[in-house]
Amino acid sequence: MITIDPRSSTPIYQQIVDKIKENILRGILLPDQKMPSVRELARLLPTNPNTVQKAYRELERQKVIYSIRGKGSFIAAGFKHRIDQEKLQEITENLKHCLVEAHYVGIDQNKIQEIINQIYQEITPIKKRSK
Amino acid sequence: MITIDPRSSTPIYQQIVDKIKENILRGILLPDQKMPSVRELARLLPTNPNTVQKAYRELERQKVIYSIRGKGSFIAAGFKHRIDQEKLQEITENLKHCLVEAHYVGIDQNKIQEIINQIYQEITPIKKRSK
Amino acid sequence: MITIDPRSSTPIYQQIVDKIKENILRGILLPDQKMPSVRELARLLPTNPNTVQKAYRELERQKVIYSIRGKGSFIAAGFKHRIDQEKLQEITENLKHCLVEAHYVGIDQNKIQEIINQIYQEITPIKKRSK
Amino acid sequence: MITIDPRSSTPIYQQIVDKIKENILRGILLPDQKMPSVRELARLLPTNPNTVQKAYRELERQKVIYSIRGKGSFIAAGFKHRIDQEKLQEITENLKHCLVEAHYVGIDQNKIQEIINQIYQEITPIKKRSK
DNA sequence: GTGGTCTAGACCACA
DNA sequence: GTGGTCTAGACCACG
Repeated sequence: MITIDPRSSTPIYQQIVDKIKENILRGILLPDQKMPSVRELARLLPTNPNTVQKAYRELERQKVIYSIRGKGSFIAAGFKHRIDQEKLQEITENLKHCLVEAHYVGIDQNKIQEIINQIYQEITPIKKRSK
Repeated sequence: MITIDPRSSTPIYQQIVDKIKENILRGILLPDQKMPSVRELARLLPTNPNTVQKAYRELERQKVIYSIRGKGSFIAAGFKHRIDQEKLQEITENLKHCLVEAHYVGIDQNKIQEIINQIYQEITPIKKRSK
Repeated sequence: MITIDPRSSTPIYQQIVDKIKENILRGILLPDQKMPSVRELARLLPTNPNTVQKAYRELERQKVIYSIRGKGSFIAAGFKHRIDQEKLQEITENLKHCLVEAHYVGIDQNKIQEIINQIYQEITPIKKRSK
Repeated sequence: MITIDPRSSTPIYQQIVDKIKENILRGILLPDQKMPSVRELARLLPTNPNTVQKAYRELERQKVIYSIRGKGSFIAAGFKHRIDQEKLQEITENLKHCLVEAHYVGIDQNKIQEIINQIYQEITPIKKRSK
């Protein structure tokens, strides 16, 4: 369900965070569903428990999951986010970086649009629920 | 013309690379135009010459600029890049990361579209040139 | 009467201890009154009997309650504690932590005073009894 | 300047976070001042660099400090905080816990008031600056 | 069993 | 030199 690329330049813990958020958006991970334990996920990936722990801690800080000591970690329900101006700025910067890079290797706006639409299809669950 | 944010998490040399490529796309830097010398740019930003050096090396590696011994560095002409499959993969991953993050802070697809269009306006030169 | 939050970072057994002491201060639990049995309270909360057991042990250690074999646990009478220097130190540290945190999120001294007064109103029983 | 108590039940990294925030409020650490490096502070306390790193990471997340790779960590300027409702709730809970504990060991409201005033004297810098 | 903390030691990218 | 990441292995409190 979650796979990581140990050769990627993006840190493993970051990849874990990303993949889990993606799976939630896709509707694969549902609210209050139990996550694999730190040790279990570490064994599956495989990676070090500390690395998974770091990812889980980050996810908890972002209120994507919540942890109960002795019980495990669970998907948080209802993410009601106010739009954070700083976060918006950061995303815009990152998007610009992507588009400049793409433009530079000869990927034009149409191709980009195509890719974006495809991503949105992936991360939108089939049964659309009203927010 | 180029401004960098030393507090940003993206490395300074990377910021320099990005900004120069962006300026080329915008038509502000033109083919065969002379770049400022390493020391000069380092003094302007301001940053460490080693950092600028690293940025220039990276730009040269990507064939965005070329160097002539004893003369300086110049903008390369005609970016005719075939689409590199690995690069495409990387950009797609990065785009997905952006969109997931955006989705999570409550930025919907329409808003994203708006931002992307704005970016394209920025990075497209006024006098459109055929490649 | 007692509610616990299983998602809180403070351990459940600690929450139970706190709530019981609070209820005693409020005059809701009276001296020599019988406490619910471990199993009963565990069923009510709901939580694990082991957790309630741990809370009761802690309360007994602090002489807040006393147990009679085969009868149950009861609220201790007259909390006449001399001021323990270590405990005082601990409370002072904890208070400082609270005030620093408060200061940092923009809660000023007046607001803090207001909150403290409100708490004292809550934990003071209506019929004031001389100790 | 910073001392930690390795026997305390509060984690070392948390103690570091607290002490640094306290020192900032006291006016001992000033905006844009350089912090000791991760390794240096670890050597001074003494503790493990990873523990200090964890503290610094947390401080950076809270925007109390900012880090520049290759340069070091620095005190952030101007903490303009909106009052977070959840944080307020957490602080109130924690304060209540303190007051109940205090009440229980025989520290009355007057004594508490005295302690609080003393803490406020400590954490308020001599030259009061308008926020 | 669970998550939380800490240590020791390593490697990397960056300035 | 700096901070950032990762591994291996340990101990603890909690439920």
